[in-house]
Amino acid sequence: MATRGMWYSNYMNNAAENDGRVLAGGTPQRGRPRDPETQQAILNATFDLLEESGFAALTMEAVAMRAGVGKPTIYRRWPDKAALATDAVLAGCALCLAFEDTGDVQEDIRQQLRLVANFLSGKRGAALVTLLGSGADCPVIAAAFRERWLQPQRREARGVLERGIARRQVRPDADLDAALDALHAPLYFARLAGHHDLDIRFTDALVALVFRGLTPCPEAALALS
Amino acid sequence: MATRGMWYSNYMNNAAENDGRVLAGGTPQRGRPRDPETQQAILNATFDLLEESGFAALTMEAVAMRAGVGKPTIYRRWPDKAALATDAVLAGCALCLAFEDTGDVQEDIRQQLRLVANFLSGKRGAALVTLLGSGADCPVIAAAFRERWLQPQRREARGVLERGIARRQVRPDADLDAALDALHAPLYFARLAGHHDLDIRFTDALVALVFRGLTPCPEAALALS
Amino acid sequence: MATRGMWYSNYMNNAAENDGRVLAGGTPQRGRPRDPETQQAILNATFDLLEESGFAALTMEAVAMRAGVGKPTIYRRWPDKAALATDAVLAGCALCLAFEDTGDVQEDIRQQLRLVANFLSGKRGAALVTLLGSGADCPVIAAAFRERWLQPQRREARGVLERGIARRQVRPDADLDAALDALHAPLYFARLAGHHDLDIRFTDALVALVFRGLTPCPEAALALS
Amino acid sequence: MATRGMWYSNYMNNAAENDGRVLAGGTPQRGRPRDPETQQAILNATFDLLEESGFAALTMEAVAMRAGVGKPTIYRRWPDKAALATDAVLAGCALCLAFEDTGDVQEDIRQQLRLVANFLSGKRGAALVTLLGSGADCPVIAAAFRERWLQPQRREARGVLERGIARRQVRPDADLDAALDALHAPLYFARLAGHHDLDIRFTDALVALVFRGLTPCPEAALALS
DNA sequence: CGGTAACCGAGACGGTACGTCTTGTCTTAGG
DNA sequence: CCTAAGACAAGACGTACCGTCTCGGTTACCG
Repeated sequence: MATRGMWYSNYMNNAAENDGRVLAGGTPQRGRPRDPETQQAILNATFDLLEESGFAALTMEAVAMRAGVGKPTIYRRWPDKAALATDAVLAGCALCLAFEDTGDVQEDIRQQLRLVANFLSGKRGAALVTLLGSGADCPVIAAAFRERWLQPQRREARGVLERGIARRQVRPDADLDAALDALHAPLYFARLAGHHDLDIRFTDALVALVFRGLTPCPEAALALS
Repeated sequence: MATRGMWYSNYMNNAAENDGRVLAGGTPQRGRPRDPETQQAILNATFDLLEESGFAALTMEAVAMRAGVGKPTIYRRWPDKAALATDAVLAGCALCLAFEDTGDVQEDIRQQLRLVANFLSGKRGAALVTLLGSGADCPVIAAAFRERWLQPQRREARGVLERGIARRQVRPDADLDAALDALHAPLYFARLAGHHDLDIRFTDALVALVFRGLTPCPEAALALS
Repeated sequence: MATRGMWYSNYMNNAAENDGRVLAGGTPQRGRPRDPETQQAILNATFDLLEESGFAALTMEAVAMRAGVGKPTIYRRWPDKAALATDAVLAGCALCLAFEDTGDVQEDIRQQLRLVANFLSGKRGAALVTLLGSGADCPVIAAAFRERWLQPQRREARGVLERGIARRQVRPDADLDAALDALHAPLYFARLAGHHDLDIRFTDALVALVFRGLTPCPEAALALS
Repeated sequence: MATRGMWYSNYMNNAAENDGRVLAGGTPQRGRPRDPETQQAILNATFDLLEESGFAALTMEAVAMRAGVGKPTIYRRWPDKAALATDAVLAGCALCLAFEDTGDVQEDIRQQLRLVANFLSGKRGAALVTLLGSGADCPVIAAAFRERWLQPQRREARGVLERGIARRQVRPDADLDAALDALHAPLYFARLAGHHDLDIRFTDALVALVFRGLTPCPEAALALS
């Protein structure tokens, strides 16, 4: 999808990212272009450190050292630690959650939640969660998480639920926003608070509970048949 | 309630907390006793700073200055910043969420969620959320949040739901843990990600959705009647 | 001499320098006093580095490392590199040039110049000269050199010459300032420009030349006798 | 004078300085020749910055910016800051001190010293003195100062004194080196230490003092006449 | 007259040092 | 023994220059 790439990196859209020698605005390329390998080395180093020790312990100096890069090279590309961490996490997480259409909406959602839960349990999930946590103190990070991770995913999931309404598998008067929150929020929250493992039992129970509230009453349907 | 005080402060159980001059173990109280006002001044200062700028920006020096206290006085009582912040937040939030029993379980839960949402929207909620967020990087904080805030609350809420089963207002085979997560997690998550206001519409929609999955199917009951 | 200590250190006159517990101003001594060994370790490290590589290459970080001290500890005592270097050089050079009175003024001055030349040739002289050189760019350093090193020395030397006038060994209408400059400046200048060794031949030739201009004309005296 | 130009610039003797198209070595001139205006713009910018803020504060980036030039263009011509500053100062100071022959040696020297003092008091003098000062830390600079400024000047002044010996205005056994130092060093030293203005009173007093030591005793001559 | 080699500007690059800030420990004087 | 004040070692912060490099583009020679 052409639009997918638009939101996964705010700070990499610099002059040197262009393939051509002339920018859209017509400004000619001056000076030595930025090295794209450097860019990636910094992002990788940042991601690794985030995943190892979390956002609070992330140090620009450690990033520079691990990436084999000078500090000014980092600051030339990202204005601060939040922007760097945001890009490092979200650039790596952009495309990884695709959903298929099995025909059964509840099954689709169940698969989705399993995927998200599995993702959150892994290394990339650790980095994403530390980013979400630091969003409590930093509105910019919260906004990035919301707009570059959460909203795209909710749009996709919402599409599945709307498909379910069309197929009469979901009650047409259901509050889809509430359903999305009831389905997804517990995963992130459990990862933060640590009071649950993110296993299949947990996600499937959530799906079962919420879908009992979303579907037209089966016993009623049975009784009326 | 005697047990209530047990979990809201791990680090204040020091010698000077005793009223008498002799400790339980028989050790006589030596030297100048700790000033209880100092204790409270530190906690208040910490809480204010947390609520103003979040955990990441919290500075021991700023706490000391605002409390009018030397740094060693703080370190004598709490081992580090995490412990101090934990106590400052949780000591202030301990008693504030009491639930009443209206007879209608769904109404009870609705009132609970409104209370929690209202609490999270306020200043104390901001401090609590910054603590939760920093729990992503610091297992000690996450554990404190879990054990001193989350679990007690879940116990209380679970009691309500179990009451509901006894009163046949809730399906006896319902997964109460999943229900608790589906009800509470969206509040914290929305506060972190900022994609929702925590208003009555939101909480009531959540309660309606989840209870549709929790209750014995009303249409079925109607049809069978 | 009680006044000697007044000029050899501008920045060490801090609270912690006092022996008593109360400052002159009546302010009681609060907090941990500064460690005098730290003070000395910093000055020694600075002096060594100055003497090894000169003022331009002097690095606060290198000073901190060699002294085994944190950077803020240095900045707490001296406002900048110039002040530190000034103290490091001049504190170590304060008392080292004492002059004796042999009765023969020319001999006194000759001994003085030999002493100064010998001093400038050594390690402390190297540090002093790099300080003098950096005074070209930094008026504060130049002023310190002037007031804490040059002027006291000139006062002493001037006393010798005035003694010479009293003893009729020096012409009473001689321009003593010009003589002091003609005697001392060549030593510093030769050290800077490096066009001469500072050996006895050089200093003695200077003294002979200048004193030929300072003394009552011997041939005239001879002729008139 | 053909030899004059030999010492005032070590680093400008590059290929592009040649008028002909073929170098002495026979290497044909290839590629675009260096722009001589660029050369001069860099030297001018360097000189201005030196005179404004001294050698220590001189920045290659500031030079490049003020000259409207890229940094590599500078480094292509001069190996480092010291070489650049040396050329910038000494190229501009090469020809400015010519001495005339009035017949009276003392008068000649008096005029010389006045010229030098006046020169040192001005802007070019400031640049020269900052260079001399930085020579304390950098032997290359000291050597350049010595060989391209000091020695040529001493040669010229020495010639005047030797002329004086020939004319019996100076004692034939006088130590001319010592005299040159006694005459010139105080000017540079006073400019560095700042303990004197470089006015006519000062230079004339120096000349009077030293010449009293250089000349055959006038009273004796008078008495013997 | 078209190649081509060196020039030019701009600016990215890996570093080093700057002067400041915070951490958690320590050492005082005094209550 | 506690308290307030503050010194202390350590080390990260974000900035400024260093001297080198790599670009796109220019200029003048040489074949």
